[in-house]
Amino acid sequence: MSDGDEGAGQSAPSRRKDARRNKETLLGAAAAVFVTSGVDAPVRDIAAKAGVGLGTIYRHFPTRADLIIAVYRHQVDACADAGPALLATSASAHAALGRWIDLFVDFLVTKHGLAAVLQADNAGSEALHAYFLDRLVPVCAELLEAAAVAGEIRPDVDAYELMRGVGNLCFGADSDPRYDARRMVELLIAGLRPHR
Amino acid sequence: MSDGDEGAGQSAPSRRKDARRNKETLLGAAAAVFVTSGVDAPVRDIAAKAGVGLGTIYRHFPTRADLIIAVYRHQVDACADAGPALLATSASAHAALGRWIDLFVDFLVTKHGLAAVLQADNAGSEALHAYFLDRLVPVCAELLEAAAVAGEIRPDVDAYELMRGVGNLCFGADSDPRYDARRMVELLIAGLRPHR
DNA sequence: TGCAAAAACGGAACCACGTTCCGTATCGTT
DNA sequence: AACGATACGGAACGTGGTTCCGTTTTTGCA
Repeated sequence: MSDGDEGAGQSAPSRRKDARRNKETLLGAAAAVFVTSGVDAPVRDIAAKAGVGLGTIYRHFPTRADLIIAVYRHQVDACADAGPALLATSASAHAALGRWIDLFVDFLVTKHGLAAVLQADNAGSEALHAYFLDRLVPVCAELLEAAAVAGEIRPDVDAYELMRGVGNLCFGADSDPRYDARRMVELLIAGLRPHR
Repeated sequence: MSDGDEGAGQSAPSRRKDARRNKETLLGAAAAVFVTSGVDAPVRDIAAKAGVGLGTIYRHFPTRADLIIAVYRHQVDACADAGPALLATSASAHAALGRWIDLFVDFLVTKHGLAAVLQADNAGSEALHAYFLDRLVPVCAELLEAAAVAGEIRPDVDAYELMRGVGNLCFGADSDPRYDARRMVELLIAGLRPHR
């Protein structure tokens, strides 16, 4: 664990020791603040929590979105990895798809405000958007393909589009007790089935 | 037309003439700016386009959201009114529902960025959110009810939830050629059908 | 061990936005 | 024409992301 973008090496030999320590501190503080104040907490709050200056944050994470990516990278990767596993262990491709989407939805819904930040038109969050997509769309495509060849869903569903749709459905899922994103996603997935 | 919130009277006799003229100018300018720059165009741009000071905008429309409401009130009302009409003229309640949702989606997708502003958690847009919901949810509920009694959809679908879901699916529908909100909404509506 | 260059740090400063405030201009009535 | 009520314009404020730069800390080398 620790750094996460210094390639395959053991612990980023090229950086100064305090810099590495600060990066860890920052990740921890950000994660904590995200939990309590949501993903769109002010950068200043995170700096304060970490006992660090603003400059330090921006040196390690060029943009807010990069910090968010760093915080959630592990979980996104875990979700991506779960795809093939589910496909191998589930009774049907359709079941695997459903379970995988559930995983994704749980992830998004749990992170206060994450879904909103995923929007493509949010300036500065292209990196975040891109990371999620790069990592998850291929997995989704694989599951869709499997379900499609099994004849369990319509054959013309695009993985990117579905991911965006599901992500969109998760907007504001917390902060509104009358809206249950999971139910809506369930309807969307139900709509995937072939026309009778 | 013209004022729109002065109750039933003819043309708001209580206001000064220049004030009324400015309100019209502002509505026109806002509509124009929304078309070219999207619904989240800066208030200053609208003031500039109207050749008016910021104070003037905020006197007529206490908040950005109020201005947006004023600009789109006619169209929201038209959509609301179309509900019963469609129910009366369509072959089935399900067909009426589908067509009405299409109307709603067209409206949202056409207005650059409107769907995003509809989010409940956008501070200051409660009024906008509330107006849309007050006006459209009852209509949607009526259509859902009709389709449900006809056995054409699941009986346990909540109108509010469905409207939010559809609204959510429309986020960023422009500005992303790879995402077709209409198709996703179609899937969602398809998912409404009873389990086989 | 001492020291200078390199690497990081902190946080003031900047920009963009929504919104508020208040001195000034205009209206409409007497 | 004059005066009070009504509106106006835009400077100023609060908040949030991001940049910049003078200062501090670390590290490689003598």
